[in-house]
Amino acid sequence: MEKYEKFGTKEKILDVALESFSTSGFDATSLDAIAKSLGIRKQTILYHFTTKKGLLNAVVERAAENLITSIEEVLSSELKGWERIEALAKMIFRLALREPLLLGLLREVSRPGSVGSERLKILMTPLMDRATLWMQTEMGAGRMRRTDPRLVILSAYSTVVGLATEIEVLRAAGIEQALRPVAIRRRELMRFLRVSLDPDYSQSR
Amino acid sequence: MEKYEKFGTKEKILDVALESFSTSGFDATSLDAIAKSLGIRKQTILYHFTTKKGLLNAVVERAAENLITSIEEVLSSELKGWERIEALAKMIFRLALREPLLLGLLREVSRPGSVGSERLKILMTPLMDRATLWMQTEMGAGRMRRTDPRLVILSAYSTVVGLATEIEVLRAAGIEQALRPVAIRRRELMRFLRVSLDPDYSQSR
DNA sequence: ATTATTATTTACCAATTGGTAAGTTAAACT
DNA sequence: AGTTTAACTTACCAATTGGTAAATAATAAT
Repeated sequence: MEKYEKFGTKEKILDVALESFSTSGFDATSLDAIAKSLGIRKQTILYHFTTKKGLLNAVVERAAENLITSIEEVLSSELKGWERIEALAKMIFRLALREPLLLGLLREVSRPGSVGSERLKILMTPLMDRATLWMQTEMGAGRMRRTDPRLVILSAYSTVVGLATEIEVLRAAGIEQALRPVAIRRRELMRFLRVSLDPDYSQSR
Repeated sequence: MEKYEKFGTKEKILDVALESFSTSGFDATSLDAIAKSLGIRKQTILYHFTTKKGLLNAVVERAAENLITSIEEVLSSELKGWERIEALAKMIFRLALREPLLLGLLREVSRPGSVGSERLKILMTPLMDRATLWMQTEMGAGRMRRTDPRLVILSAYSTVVGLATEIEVLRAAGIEQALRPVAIRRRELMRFLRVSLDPDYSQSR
C-alpha cells in the first residue's frame, strides 16, 4: 500500500499542471502559479517531481497511459483490417472530445524543440512500431493496400493534433459548438485512411 | 527618406525574431538571445520596438503584410466562384512551403491565450469579413453552394496551421522530404472546399 | 514513547528576464 | 562649426523563476 498521502496532492498537482501546460504552454507556466492555485508551496511540487521538467514528464506519462489504455481496449477486440483502423480513429476522436486537455498537451509537446518532446517520442515509438508491424502483415496478407505505414500514421497523428488548434481557433472566433467541424475532420481522416489503406475502396478520385 | 539606418538593423531583428518565435515560441525567446545572435545589445531591440510584445506585434504585422500582398494578387485576378477559391488555396500552400516560418508563427500566435493573438485577430478580421461577404454574394448568385462561410474559412485556416504541426512532426520522425504529405493535405483541403462550395460538384460521398 | 519516514514549509539564492535611465557615437541639418 | 536627432551602448534594477538546504509537522513502525 501507498503509506498515506494526505489527500492526493500529487494527483492534484498533475491535474493543474496538465491544465496549465496544455492551455498556456510549458514556458508560460510557473511552479509558483500552480502551487498558488492549489494553496500549497512551490517546494511541495518540487518534492514530488524534483524538477519542472520532471513534472512535465509525469504529466505526459499519465496522459500517455490514458491513451494507451484506450488503445489496448480497441486492440483486444476481434476487428480485422480496415475495421480495426476505423475503430481506433473513432476512439481517438471520442477521447479528444471527452478530454480536450490531452490534445492541448499533445500539441504543446509535439513541437520538436520542446521540453517534453523526447519523452513523448519514447512513449510513442513502441506504439508506432507496433502499428507499423501490424500494418505490414496486413499488407502482406492483402487485407490492406500497400503504402508507407509511417507516413500514414504520422499524417493521422498530426490530424489529431491539429484538432487542438481547430477547436481553439473556432472558440476564439466565438463558435462554441465545435462538434460539427470536429465531425468533418473525422470524416476527412477516415476518408484519407480509407483511400490509402482500404483495398476494397474504389479510388475514384 | 529614412535618414540613415546603419544597415537595416531593424529588419535583421525582425528576421531573427521571426525565426525564434516560430520555432521556439514567444516565451522561450529572450531578447538577450536575439541580440546576441545579431552581435548587438538587447537595448537596441528595445529602442526599435520598445517592448517584447511590440517586437512580436511587428513580426506578426510584417508576416501579415506578406500574406495580404499575396492574397491581393489573387483577388485582383478575373477568376470567379470556385476557381478563385482554388487559386487562393494553391497560393497559400505555395507560400507555406516557401516560407515555413510563417506557418510556425501562425501556429504560435493562434493559441487564444497567447500574446500575439489579439493582433492576429485585428489583422485577420478584415480579411475574414471580406471573404465572408464575397462568399455570401457568390451564394446569392448561385455560383456557390450555400453554407456557413465562417465555418468553411476557419476550417481551411486550421488546416493550414495544422500543416505546421505536420511538417514538424514528420521532420522529427526523420522524414525530411515532407512534400508528399503536404500535397495530400492540399488535395484534402481542395476536396473539402469543393464539397462544401462548388455547386457543380456531385457530392457522391 | 521513541524513532524513522513521508509530506510540507520557511528561508534563501543565483540566474535570467524585460525594462529604465543616462550616456555615447555618428550622421544630418543649419 | 555647432546643434539636433537617430542609432546604439553601458550601467542598473526590480521581479520572477527554478532550484537547494534546512527546519517542521504528521504519520507509521518499533
